[in-house]
Amino acid sequence: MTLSKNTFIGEFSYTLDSKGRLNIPSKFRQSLSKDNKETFVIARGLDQCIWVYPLIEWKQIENNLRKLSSISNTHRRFIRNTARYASPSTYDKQGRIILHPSLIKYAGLDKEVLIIGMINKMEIWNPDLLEKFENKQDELNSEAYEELSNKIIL
Amino acid sequence: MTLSKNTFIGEFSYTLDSKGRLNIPSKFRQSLSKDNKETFVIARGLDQCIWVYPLIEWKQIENNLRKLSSISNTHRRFIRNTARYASPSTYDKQGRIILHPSLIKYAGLDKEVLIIGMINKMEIWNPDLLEKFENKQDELNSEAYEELSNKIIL
DNA sequence: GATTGTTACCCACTACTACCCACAATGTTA
DNA sequence: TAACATTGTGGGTAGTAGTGGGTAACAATC
Repeated sequence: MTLSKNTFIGEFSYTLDSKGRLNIPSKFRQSLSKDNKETFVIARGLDQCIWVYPLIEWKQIENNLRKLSSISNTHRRFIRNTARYASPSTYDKQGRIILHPSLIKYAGLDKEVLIIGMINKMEIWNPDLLEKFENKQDELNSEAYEELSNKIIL
Repeated sequence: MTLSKNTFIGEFSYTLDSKGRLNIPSKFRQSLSKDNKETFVIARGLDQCIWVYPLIEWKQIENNLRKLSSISNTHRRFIRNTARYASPSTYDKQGRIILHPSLIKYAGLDKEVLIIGMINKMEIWNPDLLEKFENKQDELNSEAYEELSNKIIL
């Protein structure tokens, strides 16, 4: 059963094999529109995780980055850190992508891996690190979180 | 006799079978508009229950989530916590949906299950837990309840 | 040009899920 | 009251999804 095109929700656990291959949930593959079918951009996430965008979503980010002026110190750094660690990728016939060792190291990935749908992208996590991260966040800024949940009706 | 389209009211009790399958009340199935006939999004509720949205309702949530920027720490967490535990689903020829083991665990579901109409979605409860929850709530915040009466006329 | 290493493709096995059918219980109509 | 339709529940099975390993094709290095 597929959802809207290019929209990712849900959580899936997979194993990262010795070749650095990682399965993409078949539900996510199905929700990719034809043009995207085989192309992703894999990037470093802002938390200790990996972000995987379908090509269409990434192109929007690129457009937004183009609008930032390199005169601003902040903008410059933002562009650099976003573009630097991103790279295009495809999946193989079995639906797996290959993760670069540097990204595996950044996300602290082991054999067991969690893939989370984030609407416009997927996140790849070490499940233990995610749990620690979420617990830590709960203690912090819960007011901002509360405020946000008043705006969005579930 | 059906009510407005995509509106759920009433309470029904069913049994969850060994395969995690749960019947959807036929009244609810009837009240689904054609486009939604076979698609739901099942998500973790804010109380210890499961939320089931018809697709149209969920798409509104999705649209709101799409407006949030992943640069904000708070927004990121909100998207993650909302999208993570949600998954699209259809019902089978007998009108049942399948509940994922992690959600069954979260809601503390046993064989006996209560489905409650919540206007824009349905809630799935362990009847014992709901009763306990409601009793506990009665003692607390009756002020908040009072305040609400200024907004809604019954 | 030979050697090494990496990448991508192919095949095979396992386990699960989604579909199918069957039947009981209840409600409805003639 | 009998016949039928609808609703709720249970279990078997074929097809698909996830995983691992082998090998050919290609690039890089000497």
